[in-house]
Formats: sequence, C-alpha cells, structure tokens
Amino acid sequence: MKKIKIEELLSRGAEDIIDKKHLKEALFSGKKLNIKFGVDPTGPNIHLGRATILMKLRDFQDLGHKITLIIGDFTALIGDASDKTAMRKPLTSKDIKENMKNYLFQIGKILDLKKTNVKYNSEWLGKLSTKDLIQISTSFTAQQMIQRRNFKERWEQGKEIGLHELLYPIFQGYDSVAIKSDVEIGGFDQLFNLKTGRDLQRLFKQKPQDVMTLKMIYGLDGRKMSTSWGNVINITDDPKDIFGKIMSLKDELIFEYFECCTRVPMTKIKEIKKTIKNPKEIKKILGKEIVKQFYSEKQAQEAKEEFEQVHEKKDLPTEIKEIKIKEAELNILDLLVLIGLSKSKGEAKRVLEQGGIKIIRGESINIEKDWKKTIIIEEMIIQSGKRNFVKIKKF
RNA sequence: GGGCAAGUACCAAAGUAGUCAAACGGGCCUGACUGUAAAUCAGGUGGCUUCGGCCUUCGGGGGUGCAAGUCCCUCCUUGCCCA
Repeated sequence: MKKIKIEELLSRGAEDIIDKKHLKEALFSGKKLNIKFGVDPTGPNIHLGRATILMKLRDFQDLGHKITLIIGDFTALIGDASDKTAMRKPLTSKDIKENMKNYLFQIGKILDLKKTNVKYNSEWLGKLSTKDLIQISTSFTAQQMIQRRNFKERWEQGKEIGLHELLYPIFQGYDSVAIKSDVEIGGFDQLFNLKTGRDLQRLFKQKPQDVMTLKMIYGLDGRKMSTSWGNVINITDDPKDIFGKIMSLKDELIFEYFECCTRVPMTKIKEIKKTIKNPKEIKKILGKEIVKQFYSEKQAQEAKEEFEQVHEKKDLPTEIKEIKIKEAELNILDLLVLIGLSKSKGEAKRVLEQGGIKIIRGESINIEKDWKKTIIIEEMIIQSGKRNFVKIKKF
C-alpha cells in the first residue's frame, strides 16, 4: 500500500524530479523528511494552480513527513520573477501581513496546519550580512542568473531586469540552507530557484535537497493561468462557482485537471476516460471532485444539482438576490441599472435588444424588447443572460 | 549627460488633419444550436438621449486651424543606443 502511495507521489502531476533515485530511496527508507515549500505572500488568493502544489505537500504530510512552509516576507521585498515577464512591485510589510492572514486560512483547506511548520524567511535572511551575501554570490555568475528563461526573454525583448531580481534565487536557495530541507517542491517555473537551493546547500556543506517540480495547469480557457485573465479558480470561490467554472473548462484540459487537481485514483481516471464519452458528464464528476476537496461532499453535490437545475432544466436557481424597490413603476432600462443587472442604460438596452432579458411573473415568462416600456413593480424575477437573476420585491 | 523611438479604449494593435466613438484580433456580453458557463456560428461591446442627435475619450497641459488621435510647443512616463 505504502509502495503504491510513494509511486503515485513521485509520478502524479510531476514534471521533473532531481534526483529521482535519491528521493525514492529516501522515501522508502522510512526517514522523516523535511519538505520545504516557499510562498511569496504577494496575492491574496490561492488558485487551483497553486493548490496542486499544496496537495502534493499534503501527500508528503500524510506519509509522515514534515512540511516547512516558508513565508517569503523577506523575499517579497524583491518579488520573484518566475511567473512574471515584467518587474514586480515590491510589497509593503502591511500588505504582507494582510495577505498572510488570508493565506494560512486558505492553506488550511489543504494542509494540516497542525503538522505544518511555518517560518518567515526574514528570520534568517534579515540577519545575513553584506559580507555573507558577497561570499555566497561569488559562487554564481551573472550568466547563470540571466540564463534562466524569464530573464532571457526579458533580456532579449529589451525589458528591464532589476539587479535585485538576480539575487532572488540566492535568497530562496539560502532558505533551504537555513531549514536544512530534504526536498523542495514548486511549480515547473521554479526549477531554477529550486536548483539554486541545491547549489547553496552544497556550498554550506549540506546534502543537496531533492527537487520536485509539478506540471503547471492551464487556465480554464487554455491560456496561462492568470488572475488578470479571469481564467482562474480560487479555492475560496463559492462551491457553485467552482463547479460552474469547471463546466466551462476547455474539454481538452479535463484529464489534466483530473490528474493534478483531484485525488481520484489514476486507474479510475483511465476508466472514466474509457467509459464516459460525453465530456459534460466527465466535467460534472470533475467539478464535484474539486469542490469536495475544498468544501464537502454535500456542498459538491449541491453545486452539481444547482447547475443541472439552472442550465439543463432552465429552472431558477435556489438562491436569488433580492432587491426591494420603492417606486410603483419604472422604465425597463432604469430598472435593470437599478437592480445591478446592467452597468449602464446603454448596456441594458443592448442586452434587451439581443433578447437577453426575461421577466418572470409567476409562471409566465415575457420577453420585452421595447426599451421605452414601463414596468409595474410587483414581486417578480428578472433574468439577464443565462445566469444572472434578481428577485424584485415591493418596498 | 547625449542620441533615438514610443505612449490609442479591458488587453493587444491599426490609424498620421475631415467619412474616427476610432480598423483587425483577444477578452467580455447576448443569441442560435447543443453535449455544458465546451466547440461552432451570428450579433454586440464609451455615456446620455425627447431616437433627430448630444456629450466625453487616443499620456498631461498649451497652441495652429473652419476642423486634431493625426500638425506645432512644452511637460510627464517608458524603452533602446552612446557616455
């Protein structure tokens, strides 16, 4: 049983492992390993992409290993360049505090916080002297640092690269020295930083950590996952929202998500792939599995039923936002803006003309395309598009 | 410090005096269809409007001109090259 778990740990969702043989032996030896995971407290939300790493850590945790979570409060002053093609703005200590509160709460959805050792890297990096830094730096060359993909791209495109950014991998690497890590896990784009950890540990006469990088999952639309693209699932998203977002996932990404973001056994995934042909049905399973992980089985089931209700049966959602209105009657456009279904009258007019507005009074559904129309305010539900509903009540 | 580019709507990118609320594309929105908030197809995508139009927008400010995103001046920002 344990053997299977270890095999899965090493293969599932993994992109690269250095040194695989060594890590495998260490895992089988029964020794309690110190697993390092570093986060920069930059963004307030953990999305599914980052969650895959946390899930992997949880696997290690379940096998009895120790997780050391390093909060990069010091390195945040620099900003890692791994997932950016432009320079990142340094954070203030106030930002960091604010972000971290949120972080630990979210991390707690996946990791067992009681068994997680949380450290702030300012503890040791803050003590590092200029002299120390120079000594460490002598083992690296500018070429090495620039060689990495992100910098190379920026260099070639003539974009700026801050001198301090070049130091980032060294600081992250020094974290490994400070906590004497045995294994470090990160996204595929972290490979360079993780390897620098090995170099530094050697420099400090420690055994170099093994390094595990995980596959990066793409965003819902198949593009790179990025909060600013809006193609991201945050683990704190509403269960119904997570489920819905999964339903909008590009079909080609379904099994990637299954592998990286769920704990459904690989054999079962293969079986699903073979037996279920309708992607919609597979997505439903996937959606449930993912919601379940961050919420509960029950909430996952509810999210699924809600989706079926609204999108398959075209019924009303169970919860509809309610707004009370004083006026006895209102122009349809004014009404739509007032209840927040449209940002402006122009937008309201467009949606109306395109047939996106439905007014539901009791059983009947009327579609009104006249924007001069005055609506008598009474208890009713207004639907805009496929999934925006507002219930109107008289004040 | 010197030289050269560039700054346009959510993003990206055309436009170099009038037909520009501003091409194309991405995103987003709506509809059709369906196997879904997928794919595909179609349409839409600054605000207000008495539906005639009116108002605001192309880094900021100023100017020329009947008319400026488009020309001139100036300032700011960014990048590249040289020192």
